[in-house]
Amino acid sequence: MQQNLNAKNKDFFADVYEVVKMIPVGRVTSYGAIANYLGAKQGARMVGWAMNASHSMPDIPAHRVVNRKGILTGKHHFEEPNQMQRQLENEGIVVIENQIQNFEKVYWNPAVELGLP
DNA sequence: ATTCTGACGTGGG
DNA sequence: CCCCACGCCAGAA
Repeated sequence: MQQNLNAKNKDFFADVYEVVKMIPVGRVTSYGAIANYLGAKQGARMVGWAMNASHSMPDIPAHRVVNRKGILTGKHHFEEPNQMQRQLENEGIVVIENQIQNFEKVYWNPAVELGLP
């Protein structure tokens, strides 16, 4: 799934979902990290856009994707705004005022953990 | 076609 | 550390 980035990947969404699915429990990553891993570091916003479409997909832990500051910017896009924080806390992540605590520790970088393509 | 907006990121002040 | 302006790409009006 990494090599089809070269061609016009209309499955950019699918790639994002793949990466998001790989995020371990209790860890989080950022939109930019995913975009970077997919080779579209300028498309961090598109990752967010892909998340928007993740509504249809069942197993997409979109709650594990936050912005680079570790803030739950997208919580308002969930069915229930507090659902995102609740799920994270359920996985052992501490969230205070939409800000993930120990963000650097729970941060999961796909480009590092999975290796750069 | 044009304009605006956004679940973002970076750089400068 | 915070705030601001700009860049980026895709979609909606």
